[in-house]
Order: sequence, then structure tokens, then C-alpha cells
Amino acid sequence: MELKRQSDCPSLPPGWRREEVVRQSGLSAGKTDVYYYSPDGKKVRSKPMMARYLGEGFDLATFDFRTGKINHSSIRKRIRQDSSLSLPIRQTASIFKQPVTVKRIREDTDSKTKTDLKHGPQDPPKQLFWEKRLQGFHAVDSSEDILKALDLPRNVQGVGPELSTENILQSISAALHMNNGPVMGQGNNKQALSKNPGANIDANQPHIQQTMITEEDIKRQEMKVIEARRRLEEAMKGLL
Amino acid sequence: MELKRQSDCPSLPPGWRREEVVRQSGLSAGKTDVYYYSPDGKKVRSKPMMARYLGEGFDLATFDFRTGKINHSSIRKRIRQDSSLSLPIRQTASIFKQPVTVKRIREDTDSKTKTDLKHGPQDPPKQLFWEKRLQGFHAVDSSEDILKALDLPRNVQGVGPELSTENILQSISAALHMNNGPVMGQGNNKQALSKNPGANIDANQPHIQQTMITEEDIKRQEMKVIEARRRLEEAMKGLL
DNA sequence: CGGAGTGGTACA
DNA sequence: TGTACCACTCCG
Repeated sequence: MELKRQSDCPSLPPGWRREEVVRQSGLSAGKTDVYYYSPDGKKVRSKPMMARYLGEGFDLATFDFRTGKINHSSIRKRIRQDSSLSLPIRQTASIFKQPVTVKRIREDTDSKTKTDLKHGPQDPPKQLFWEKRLQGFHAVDSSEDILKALDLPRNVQGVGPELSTENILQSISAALHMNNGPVMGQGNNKQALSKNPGANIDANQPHIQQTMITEEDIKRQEMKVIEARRRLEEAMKGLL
Repeated sequence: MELKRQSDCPSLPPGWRREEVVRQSGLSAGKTDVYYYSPDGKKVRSKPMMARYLGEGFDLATFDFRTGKINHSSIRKRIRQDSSLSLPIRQTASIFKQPVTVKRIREDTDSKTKTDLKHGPQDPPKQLFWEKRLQGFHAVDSSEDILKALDLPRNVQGVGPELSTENILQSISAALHMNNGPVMGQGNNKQALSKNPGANIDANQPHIQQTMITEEDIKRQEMKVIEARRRLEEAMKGLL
């Protein structure tokens, strides 16, 4: 009768062991508890407690205590829930407790294709072209001089009505922060959208046309990163 | 240095004593352990152990081992969480995500008496006179004959619009199941309520007038219980 | 008094 | 509603 088992945990510093124990009785019988043992033998029963043992040196942000694995998507989830980093959303009368947008779902159990308005948990409403609400806002440095925005590569083209370079950058950076999946840009063509914006916009993708990234592009970017790291290293030496 | 003290424990059969010992050192310094001593001097260190000593004859379900007192609310809490035993509740349009009832709270931190609508966790809404939604439903026996409802004592009077004996019984039994506190009936007078039902109803109390229970009533009820037990004992003998 | 094991609760 | 955390019980 194998009720517990200890194992190494590759996501943690060496010496830590992980144990899974099945509850044998009581109301919670059958549930499992996960414990860890530190290299010095201390039993650790929760993530906060583990953080206390590991100290500042080890970042548990992406560590899933239950599974014992690093969860790379969890970090984005956490950011998304930080309201200071949420997108500006459509402003509507607050008496509507339901999100204003609804989602059509398909009842797969039924043979005919039935569509229905789904209630319950939904994605929060997204405003198309919300970036325009940020127009006129700028990041400034400590002396309140406006920081120059980045330039866009020539092959990154905006999709939508009168989007500034700034808007497009906001759109891209938001998509990088908010999306769990790949960030690819809009699949539809530029002409159709400028006539009827919103008709076919994918609110989860930035407002840029899909762009072909070549091996060349990747190489060039890698070189830039390497060069930047080299310069940072130089600068650090200067500080010692 | 008084670290322990023994005392009688009125919630237990006579002869049982209770002792409280403060832990002096270690990680748990300052915490207390509670022990009991049975009439024959045996030390008892836990509730399961006590149940073993007392046997079937004494019900420890409501006994709080730590405090040594009977806790009437604990057993009812367990029942209340069984959704099959919840009251029929008001049916309202589901678009209202907020409970329809609100609770006024007093901001005690403020010197003026401020009232405010409290959001967040609240008691579930209670429908006044919800019993009427059960009208026409009856318990039946295995041959689907309707079981005769109980009769009410003459001094138990309904409070509310056209409540049947059945409604009143439902109301009383629900209150006995759901309430943590004493079940006393409505404090207001019958006349006012039949004109404006709901005006001053206490939804936590059954819809009966407050009734004086005399020593006589209690005696009579005790006799009934004793008689019922005697007859049960007879019947059990017949089965052997 | 320690600690394994379960319960209870706040939070998402 | 489920889950994570931690308080608590019970017994060594």
C-alpha cells in the first residue's frame, strides 16, 4: 500500500525533496497534501512558508507548489490580475452588472447548431482601439521631459483608423503582456478595416498586420541583444 | 505560580473534572492543553477518548472539549450546509447579481451613527412566508397515502396571512433546523401583521406568536417522552 | 511538547 | 465552487 512517496524536485535548489500524502479519513479523505523537505530536513507545508526558507535569493513566482513544477504561463496570469496593469476598458453605466459584451457558444451536445447567449464567467469586455484613449499621455523622465517613443521597424504596419506609432506600440506591448498565446497581429487586410473598423478585429491581437519574421530578422535581433549585453557588462565594470 | 487548575464541568455527568495546563516552553509555549478526569480518576486527553469512556449513553456531539461547554450552534451549522435542507428562497430575475436584500450596518469606528449599505458576504435572502410555496405538497408513506400532519397545541397561534396548520408546522421545524439561537416566535402582535404582513416579521423566527411555556407544559412533555420511550422499549422486546 | 493529519476559512 | 493556507486536535 503506497500512500506517500518522496521524490527529488528539479525545479528547486538541490537537496529539496517533494512528498505527496493522500488523506486517509475525515471529510477530506482522498485529497492530497503536498509537502517539501528542505536540505536541512525541515518540513514545509505551504508556498509562503517555503518562500521564508528560501529567502530573497530564490524567486518562487512561477513555482507551482502543488505540482512542484515551474509554470511559465502563471506569471502572465498574475500580471493580468494586477489592476494597475489592466487595459482601459469601455466605460458604461455601472447598473449593468453583466459585462456588456456577450459570447456566442455552440451547444455541441445538440445536433442542430444552436447559439445561445452565455452568462456566467466571461472574459472582461475589451474595447476595440482602446489605445486611442491613451492619446496625449506620455511617459516622462524625472525632469518631466517626454521620453521619446520607440521607432517601429518598417515592416510593422498599423491596422485601424489613424493609429499613431505610439498607439501601435501600446497595442503591441499590451498584447505581449495580456496574451497567453502567440502574438501575431491581425489576419485581415488593411483596406477592409479602415472602412469598417471593428468589423473583423481580433481584440486579443495587436493592431498590426501580420508580419513575416525572417531568419534574418531573428539573427539581427540576437546580435542586438548580444551587443547590448556587452555594453552593459562594460558599464558594470566601470562601477567597480 | 498557578499553572493548572481543576474545576467541575457542569456539561458532563457529575464527578467529571476539567483541568487546563499551560505549556511552558518550546514552539508552543503559552498554548494550553485541556484534560478531564473521569469520576474514577482516569485522565482523558481528547474527545474521542472521552467518548470511549462515556459510551453510547452520553452524546458528545455538541460538547466542546476545549472550552468544556455545550455548543448548540455547532451541530446546527453542519445541518445548515446540507443544501437539501435549505429553505425555498425568493425567485427573482437572475440578472441581479447582488442579493436583493441588503443589511444596514453601523460604523462603530465613527462617532456619528452612520448607516450604509453593506456589500460583500451576507446572509442569503429569506423570503417572508416562504412556507406558502409548499402549499399542496405533502409527505406520503410508501403506498402514497398522505401522512396526517401533526396537530398544534391550542396555545400555538400562527402569525401572518392565512397560514394553515401545515404552514405553521413547516415554519417551526425550519426555524428549529436553521436557527442558532433560541426559537421564540414573533414578538409583534397579530393584528398589525394581518394588515401589513412583512412589516415587522423576524425572518429568523417561525410565524407563531410568542408563547408562554409553563412548568406544567414541560412536565407534560417529559411524560410524553418517557411514555414514548417505554413503548419503543416494548416494541424492541417484541423483535427479539 | 512535537508533529502528523485533518478541519475550517478566506480568497480567487 | 474549489483551492491554499494554516489552526487545531490528538496521541506519541
